[in-house]
Parts: sequence; C-alpha cells; structure tokens
Amino acid sequence: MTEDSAKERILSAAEELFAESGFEATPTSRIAERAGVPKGLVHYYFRRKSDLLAALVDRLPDEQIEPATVVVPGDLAGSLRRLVVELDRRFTGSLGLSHLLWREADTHHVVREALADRFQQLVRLVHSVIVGAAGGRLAVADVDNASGLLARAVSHRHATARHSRDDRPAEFDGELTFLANALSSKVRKAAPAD
Amino acid sequence: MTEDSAKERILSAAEELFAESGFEATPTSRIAERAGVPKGLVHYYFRRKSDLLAALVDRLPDEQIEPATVVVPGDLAGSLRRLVVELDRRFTGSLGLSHLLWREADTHHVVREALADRFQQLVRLVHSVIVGAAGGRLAVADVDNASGLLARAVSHRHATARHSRDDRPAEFDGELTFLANALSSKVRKAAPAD
Amino acid sequence: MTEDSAKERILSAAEELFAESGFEATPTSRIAERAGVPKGLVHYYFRRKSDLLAALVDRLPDEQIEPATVVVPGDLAGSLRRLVVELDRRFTGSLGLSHLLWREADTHHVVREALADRFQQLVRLVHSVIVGAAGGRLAVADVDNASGLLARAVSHRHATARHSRDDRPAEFDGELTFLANALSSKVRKAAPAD
Amino acid sequence: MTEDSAKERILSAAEELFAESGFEATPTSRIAERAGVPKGLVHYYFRRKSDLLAALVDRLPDEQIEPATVVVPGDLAGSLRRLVVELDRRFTGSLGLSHLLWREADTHHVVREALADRFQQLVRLVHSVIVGAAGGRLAVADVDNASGLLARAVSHRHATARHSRDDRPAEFDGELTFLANALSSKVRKAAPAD
DNA sequence: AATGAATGAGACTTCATTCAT
DNA sequence: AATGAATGAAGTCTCATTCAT
Repeated sequence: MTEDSAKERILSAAEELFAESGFEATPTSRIAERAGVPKGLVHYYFRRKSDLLAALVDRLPDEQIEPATVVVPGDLAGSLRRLVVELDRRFTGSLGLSHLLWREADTHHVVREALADRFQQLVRLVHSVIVGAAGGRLAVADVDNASGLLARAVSHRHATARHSRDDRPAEFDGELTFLANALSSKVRKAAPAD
Repeated sequence: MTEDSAKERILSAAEELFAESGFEATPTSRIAERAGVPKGLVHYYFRRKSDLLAALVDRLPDEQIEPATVVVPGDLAGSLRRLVVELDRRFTGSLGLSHLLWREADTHHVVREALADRFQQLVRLVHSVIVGAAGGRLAVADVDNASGLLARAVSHRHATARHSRDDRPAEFDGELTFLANALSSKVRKAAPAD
Repeated sequence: MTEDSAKERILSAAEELFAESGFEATPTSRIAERAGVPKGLVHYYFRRKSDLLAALVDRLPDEQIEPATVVVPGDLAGSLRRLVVELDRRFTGSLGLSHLLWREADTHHVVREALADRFQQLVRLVHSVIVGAAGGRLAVADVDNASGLLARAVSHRHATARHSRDDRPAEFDGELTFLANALSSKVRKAAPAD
Repeated sequence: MTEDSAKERILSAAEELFAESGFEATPTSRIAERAGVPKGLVHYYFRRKSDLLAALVDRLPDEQIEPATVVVPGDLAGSLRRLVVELDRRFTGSLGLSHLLWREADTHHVVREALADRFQQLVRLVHSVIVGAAGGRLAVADVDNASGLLARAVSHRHATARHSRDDRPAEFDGELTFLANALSSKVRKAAPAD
C-alpha cells in the first residue's frame, strides 16, 4: 500500500527537493532520480517544470485543526498552549511543505496565494480558540488584535525554525502566557460593572 | 552623484535582481546588463556568483534606530506606533535587501545568519522602546514577552508585505494598541499602592 | 560501413584532435564539429571532457603481434627486421593513438599507465621473438638486456617519428643487424664445443 | 646573488609550470603568481604567451658533457657506465626542462627542433665515448649503430622516467654491459690477425 | 503508456591581452 | 618602466524540453 504511484512519487520527490534546494536549483533529472523513475516520465506527467510546482500546491493537505480539540473553556492560556503544540506538530510533520511555500512565494504567485490562504486560516483558527476559551465576554476588537498578533508570531516562529539546524521552533510559552493574561485582564475589567 | 563606481553598480544590480527573481534564477549576464558593465567585469570583481551574495550581505547597512527618536515617556502606545512607522520606512527604503534576505536564507547560511542578526537587533530595539516609554515599572518577563511577540509580528508583517502587489505592510495599529494596553494594565496592577 | 554511430564518431574525432593539438587545446565544440554532431551530444555521452580521454584509453586496441608470424628459427636478424616492419605498420596505422598516449601521459595517469603497459608488452614481444629465432642457446640475461635495449630504441623511434613532418620512423636496419650479430656471437661463444 | 631579476623569475616559473601542467593548462596569471611579480609584468616582458615558450627554448642550457671526463681507454663498459651516470645527473638536475621539451614538442616546432638537436648531440657524445674507450679498432658502422641504439635507449629511459612518481630513471647497467660486450667481441674478432 | 536519446540555448567561469596611468 | 583594471571571446558543462519508438 505504501507502493505509491509513480506520479505520486514524483510529486513527493519534487516537494523534498524544492524545499531543500529551491525550485531553480533542482533539475528535473534529480527529481526523477529520487523518485526512482525514468527521466522521461517526469515530463510525461508534467510537461513543464513549473507544472510540478502547481500540482504540488494543488494537492496541499488541508489539515484543519478543530478548535474543540484544544479548547478548554475558562482556560485561555492552556488552550492557546495546546493550540501551539498542535500547530507545531503539524509544522514538524510537513516541513517540506513549509519550506516550499516560503521559498517560492516570491516568484510564483500560485505559491504566494497558498501561503496567504494558510495564514488567513490560521488567524481564524486562533480567533476561534480565543473565543472558545474565553467565552463571549471579550471585545471583538481585542480578539481580532490578539489573533492577528499571535498568528503572525506563530508564523514567524515557524518561518525562522526552517532556518535553524534542527527545524525545531523556539520556546514560546512566555509569550503565550503573557498574551493570555492580557486578554484575561480585559475580561475582568470588562465585567466588574456586571 | 549617482555616478557610482562600476563595482557599486554591479552590487546594486545584483541586489535588485536577486530580490526580484532569486539568486539561482538570475544570470550574471543580466546583472552585467543592468549594471551597464561588460560581462567580464562582474567576474573580475566577484570571481564566483556566490561571492556577490556574500558581498551584498557584508555591505548590509546597519541602520540602527535610536530609541530616543521615537520614545515619549509615559506614552507607550504612541512610542510603539512611532517605532513601527520608522521601521516601515526603513523597510520600504530597502525593499531589495529584505527580499534578498528572506529569499536566500534557506540556502545560504551567510544570509541566514544576517537575517537572524537583524531579528535579534529588532527584539532589543523593541525592548528598549518599551522600557523607555513605560519606565522601569514593568516586570522584566513581561517586557521580554511583549518584545518577542512584537518583533515577530513586525518581522512577519514585513516578510509578507514582500508578497503583496505593492510591498506595503498591512495595517497594524490595532495590534499595537492592544499590546500597549496589555502592558499598561500590568503597570497599574503592579503599583496599586500608589 | 563508415556510417559509425555518433558515439563512435565522437571518439574518433577526439582521438584525432587530441593527437593533433593536445587535450587542453582541443575544445569540445571542435570535437562535436568534426564528428558532425551537436555540441550537447558530446557531453551527453561523456559528461566531462576527461571522460573522453578515459574512454579513448579504454577502447585501446590490443593489437598483439603473434611472434610466430615474424619468427624464422635460425634467422635472428631477419626475424627482428620482420618484427620491426610489423611494428612500424601498426604504428603508422594508429598514429593518433600513439600521439595521444605520449602527449597526455604527463598529466593523465590513466594514459600514463596505458603507455607503460604497452611498453611492457613490447618488451615481452621482443623477448619472444629473440628466443624463437635464436633457440634456447642464449643466456637469459643477454636476452633480457637485448630485449630492453631494442624495445626502448623502437619506442623512442616511434615517439620521435611523431615529431617529424611525415610521421615516418627513421631507418633502423643497421642497429637491428648490429644487435642480432651481438646476440649471435654469444651463441657461438656459448657453444664452442660444437 | 640568488636575487634573480624579475624577468628571470618569470622564466623559471614558466618552465616549472609548463612542465607540471603543460603550456595550455598554465595561465599566465599563475606564472606571475609563482614568480612573485604583478600580472601585468609577464605580458610586459613577453607580449604573447607563446613568447615565453620561445624564450625558454632560447635560454636552453647547453650543458655539454666532455667525453674525456668519463672515458677510460680500454674500459668500454666502465666508460659507458660513467657516461650514463653523468647523463642521469644532468637529467635529474633539469627535470623541468626535460618535461617541457617532451610535452610541447608536438605542438611547438621551436621546441620540437630543440629536442631533436639535443638527441643529435647525445648520439655524437655516445659515439665519442665509444671511440675514446675502444680505440680506433672498431668498424665505423658498428660504432654508429651502437651509438644510435644507446642514445635512443637512454632518451627513452629519461622520457619514461618523467612518468614515474619519483622521476628516477630505471636500472640500466645490464643493458650497458651487454652493449659493451657486443662491441668488445667485435674488437677481438676484428683484430685476431694482429 | 512510457522511455531515454538527442538537442541547443544559455549558464558560469577563465584567460590572454590591452590600456590608461 | 610597471601595473592592475578592464574586456570580451571562448570554454566547459547543465538542463528543460522534444521526439521517435
């Protein structure tokens, strides 16, 4: 069953190699080699090299995280922490993808758009988690701002993790707690008049 | 005045082109062309193409921002806002540089390190501004966390600004205010005896 | 019949050109030109230029001479003369090869070894012919010395023939006869009891 | 006094490098480097690269060997042995020269002629030594043949010594003795009537 | 459907040579 | 006299892409 089709193997090889060395620096011949297929087959399935990149973006896994799996109502800090743990896991599980998206975003609009989409998804996800954990007692603007801030910080953290030797994202608990406290203090302040 | 030396023109051309299309996708011949010099001269000054990249990183402007120029003690939100305005200006003024650093960080460790350096500088800068504006009445950990969060968010904002049509960084005031408030509320809470 | 495969034509062209102008002085483009193939094909078959040289040495014809074809027992001088005539014919028939070997021996160890091999073959061949023509009545040491001397002289004669306008080896009969006589006198002296 | 002029240092560097890597494979810049002179100076003294080769051949040391220094009348084998020892010493003392001459003889007629000259000198030298050691009792033809044979063998021996790791010429005493005996036997046979 | 031989444009780089100083 | 910046021709090699089978 792990006997992937040749086409699939080509795509995986391309993903790895584009992530390792970049699109331009990767010859199609090396893709064929790593996929263990004859050179001609790469161009048989993907006439031009850029078609490979497009196909790679198309098959982007849509691994949504379900807010419910990390949210504990009333425990904002914990919920955010669990969210980030989960995000980190996804990130580590598809490093090639992440490398690829960041690397080629500048020159391939297809990729750029995919990257932007993912960021928007992330913002919405953080938003949901905050709302789910803190209840509806927060000002909409505050939630928006916190979500934006956190999504950016998490994205940046992953983006720079790519650059480190072991691809492991940096410590982040302090920042998370700080943010959770900031929001929580708003809740209290927003509700004494109740 | 714009009569730069040939060597300088080559570097500028390389910076632009590497930023536009990436290192690999930029032929040295196009660099020579844009710099208006014969092809041989490029390799006379920079034996291999990668030497160009190294030179580009070496001459990285060290445009430090002086905290004092944006800090107004007591006005944290305003100070941060002025800081970001200034950072955005620097960013817009050297777009090529920023593109270059992010694009090539994955494959050229010189570049990667330069990018990491710049990030650390940014963290320290934000730190100084917060301390300068809020006085010494904040917990060290809070300042650290807020600085990290903000530096990451600002970096990410610039990194993704590269991907937009007009290179303009996204709106950010809301996030800034939120963060300033978060910190300010700590000050008050930390000094209830006042 | 002369419709050789492209690969074969490339090798022949390379052999000729390397012999004419030397390895370094021969552009691969000129090889392609003379072989009547597109430039890319040369590097398709032989990734690097030096692979061409290696291939050339590999396909070195192993044109052994069968001692029996020149030996007439009892006629040492005649046998040696027939041997040299035959060696000269081989030499003239593959001039390119000979040029090539001597020219590039200094810088390419593959070639150097091939040249050394050929010399050893030659020594053994001369040895066989002497023994075959003179019978077993000669001292081993004498045969060894004479073989070495003659093999060296013949090699040198071919090596310098390359340098002459018409590639024709110099007259050599006198030397041959002298050597045959030298050996023959030993036979008589070794068997005075006859 | 070892403070050679720049021009002299350039020539020596060229001789070494041409011998090591060949004429074509040696950039003039490397000659300048090894000579410790600025690049421009090489072409200041020798406008074209080939002028260097010509100059090198022009200044060829004419290290003639005086027959009297090795000849002991009556001792032919010893005389030849001493001659070869002396020739080997000259050879080892100017290896660069020898490499150079053999390497570039194929493509530069100036060099080719110099090499041929040296060979003729050698033939005459051997001739003188034989005559000196054996007296006038040998047939002219025999002396000619033996000289040619020996000169060729010695030349070949040096030519192939270049190809060995340590540039040391191979053992040769057996061959020499054999040749001396061959000649000596003629003397005896030629003079029984005395 | 699949393959790998074949192609040619073009990339990087080297280098002899010129020339202004 | 001496230098090293500058030039451009040319060399080796890579590679996406095509095509006959």
